[in-house]
Amino acid sequence: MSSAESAVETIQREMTVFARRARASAGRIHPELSLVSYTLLGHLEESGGCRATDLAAHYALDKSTVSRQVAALERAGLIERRPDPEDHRVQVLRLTGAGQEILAQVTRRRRAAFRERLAQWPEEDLVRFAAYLERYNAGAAGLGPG
Amino acid sequence: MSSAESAVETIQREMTVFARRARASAGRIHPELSLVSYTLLGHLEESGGCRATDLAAHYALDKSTVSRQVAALERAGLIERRPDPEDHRVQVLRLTGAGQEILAQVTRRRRAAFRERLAQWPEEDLVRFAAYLERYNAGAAGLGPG
DNA sequence: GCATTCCGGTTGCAGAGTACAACTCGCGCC
DNA sequence: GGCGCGAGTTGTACTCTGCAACCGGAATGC
Repeated sequence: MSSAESAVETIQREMTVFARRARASAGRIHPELSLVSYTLLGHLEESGGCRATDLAAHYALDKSTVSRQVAALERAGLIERRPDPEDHRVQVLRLTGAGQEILAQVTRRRRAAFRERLAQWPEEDLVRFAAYLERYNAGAAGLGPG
Repeated sequence: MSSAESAVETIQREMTVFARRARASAGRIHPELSLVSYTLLGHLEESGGCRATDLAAHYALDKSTVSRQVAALERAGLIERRPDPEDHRVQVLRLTGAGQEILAQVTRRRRAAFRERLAQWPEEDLVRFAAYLERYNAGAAGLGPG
């Protein structure tokens, strides 16, 4: 096996380990927000508001799943939906003030945990690692094993 | 926000995107094996056999969850358990021939998908990316957000 | 102008994965 | 022998998820 192949092997294995642990620790870091909810809120903030369908596409989730998650977030008062005047089928989702607040709180805790984890890393490596991940996810969004 | 902080932000965000997409695509890549099962089989191969508790610890899963997954894999004839002669509480899990075969098959498909995804990457970057992931997961196993 | 098709979203349903708690059984220590 | 500990199983309940069926608005065909 070439070193490239062995690297590919390692990447898939380690990505999986990461995913499992992330799921497990999400409850510790933000008990009030499920991992999915946190992720969706984050995407809404980053994108400055989008449609449920966009969320579904980005995270490779079924639209029904997103629909339910969104409904829960709305019930909790963390997001609001307003009908799109251009297209009456569409509902644009946006963070409410409360949503921004909770998200900021959780992000702080989450970032602290990450930073502790990455404390020993030289900044150069952090930046490069982040770039690799972005590059990986950017390629063929939604296709392939990741 | 320093560039290190922004990198940390990116790392957590992109890791989550990866995890979601991986979960979604697992069914396409190996319909006969759930993502969990595949992962557990992989760990058994890599470790050359271990206990259920080890699996639980490594993937931050509850022992009951692992117990059920293991039971299913045994029913499917992919692994076998043999009592540890040293300690009669312990059952050592090992891949069967069928298990090795299925795992190899799935790994081939999975690797092909990954390789396609990573085809444009220079080998040097692949190796470095893999190293980062290993380093990340190795630090404080089971703690923190990953 | 109307029919058809497409698209965004919701709801019913079923299945998988998971955790927690309570339990059994074997080990080790006193 | 008695007690606490660790490995594993089972009962239970809950969440996440996808699929299929559906509703209503938009776009396209004639």
